[in-house]
Amino acid sequence: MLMESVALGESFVFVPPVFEREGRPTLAGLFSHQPVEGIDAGAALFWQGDRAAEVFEVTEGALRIVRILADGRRVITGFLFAGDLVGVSQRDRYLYTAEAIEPTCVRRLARRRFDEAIDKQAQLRSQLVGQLCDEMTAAHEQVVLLARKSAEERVSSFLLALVRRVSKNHPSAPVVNLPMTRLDMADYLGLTIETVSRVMTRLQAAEVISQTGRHTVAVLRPARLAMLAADDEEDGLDAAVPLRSH
Amino acid sequence: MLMESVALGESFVFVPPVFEREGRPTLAGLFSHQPVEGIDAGAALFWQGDRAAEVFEVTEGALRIVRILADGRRVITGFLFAGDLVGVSQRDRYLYTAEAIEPTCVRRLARRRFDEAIDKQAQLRSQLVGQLCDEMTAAHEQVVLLARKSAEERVSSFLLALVRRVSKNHPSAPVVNLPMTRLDMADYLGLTIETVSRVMTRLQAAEVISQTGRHTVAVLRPARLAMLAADDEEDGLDAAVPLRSH
DNA sequence: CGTTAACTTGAATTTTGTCAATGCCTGTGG
DNA sequence: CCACAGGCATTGACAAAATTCAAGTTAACG
Repeated sequence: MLMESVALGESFVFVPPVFEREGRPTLAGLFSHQPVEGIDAGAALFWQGDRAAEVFEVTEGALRIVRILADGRRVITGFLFAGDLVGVSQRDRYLYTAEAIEPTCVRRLARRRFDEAIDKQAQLRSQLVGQLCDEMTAAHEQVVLLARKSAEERVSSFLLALVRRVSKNHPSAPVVNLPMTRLDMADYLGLTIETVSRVMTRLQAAEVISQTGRHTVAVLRPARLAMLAADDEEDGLDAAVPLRSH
Repeated sequence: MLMESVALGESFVFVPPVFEREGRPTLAGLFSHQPVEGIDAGAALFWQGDRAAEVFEVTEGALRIVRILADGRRVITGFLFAGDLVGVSQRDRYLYTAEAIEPTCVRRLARRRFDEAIDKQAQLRSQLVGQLCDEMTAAHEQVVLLARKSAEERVSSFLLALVRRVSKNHPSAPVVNLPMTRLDMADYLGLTIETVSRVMTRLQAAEVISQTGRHTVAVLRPARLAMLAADDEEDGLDAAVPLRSH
């Protein structure tokens, strides 16, 4: 039911300054009159090197942001979920490929329109700056993770970020969905699939998580996970004792 | 002569929309009437956690952007040189500490003023967005480096970036100044001082660079350096053969 | 010119990656 | 609805890369 939703119903409309229900304009609101498009799992929304002529809003599903080096090495610089915007920080050309990791829906908006709308409304401008600053913050966090964290800390940080993402809505029930493969996780965390797999196994053995199927993880001890993640924000003052291997 | 230049000469003036010589407003132009302050080598411009109430322009010298994990591990997420702006992408609080790595001069501007000026002028706005996008691009590049590049590629990429920085002005004469210590380089590249040192030695043995003093490097073979850096942008199509150790 | 921090070098160790084999979901087709 | 195939994940043994620990050197600064 996701797949056949390309350009359904609603016709394309010129986008005037769009206001959300309460009358406050939002970046996401700019997309609200755009038709929803479906993207098959594995398909690309755009490719590294394409003219960055459009921005997108994810309405359902998940994307991975991929960069490929000349010799084939792959890096995932981020994952995007429902509600996230894609391509806002791209100027002339996209510097990365955006691929669906599961059946995904997006709304599309010409960058020209996006820029025009922002130019007209101060409130949208400050939101744009906020969006860019948030992206920067996430990128910095990833730099810290890759520069100085161990495999165990990287995987824990990743799971913790996903927990926090869902916890915003459901304060309890720390069950996390992992739509991406182990390879995606590895390329995001600067590790190999084998190392990711081993750490997941150890986290399970330590009863920090419980893997129920490949794409679902229950977080049994979020506080311990936060310690293992070597998370700055955490008020868990003590350093975590790493898990034993055997 | 750098040290005693705190708040010299020029008095503080209210900053109206400031225009550069040619009449086109620029972000850097906003700082042009601000007094220049000197910062001792090793001193901090601001600290991680401070209220982000000001933005800065580096007019001389160099800064390192530092993040410290709870257990003391240090990450440098960037270096800033003359002409660069500092703190633009910070919202409520600075997420990092900015320290001078040599005697450095900056101009300071209240964020309120910065935001006001930008709010008034569309040309500044697009420059701000451009600045933020450039920062994002750099951060992504660093993520790629840290996620998937070898020690040799990391150091080569770093030197190459510095070469390109100076080459903008002097198209020839690839002599690079390294004001930072090996520890700074290591914390920026996600390596240890020893590894950085070993790679530098190997690059010298391979006659790719020539170390003349601790803080100066002559790049003898920039094209080879670019290959060793596994640089995407490079049209050097072939994969570089890594340097031999012995 | 001497002191000292910064850097280099070497050897041993650890962590992560590589290679290879096995096991297990998941989605397809009967 | 079940069986099966094939991709994905796990596990183990081994190798490689980078770190750690420990001396030595060197260059920068007073």
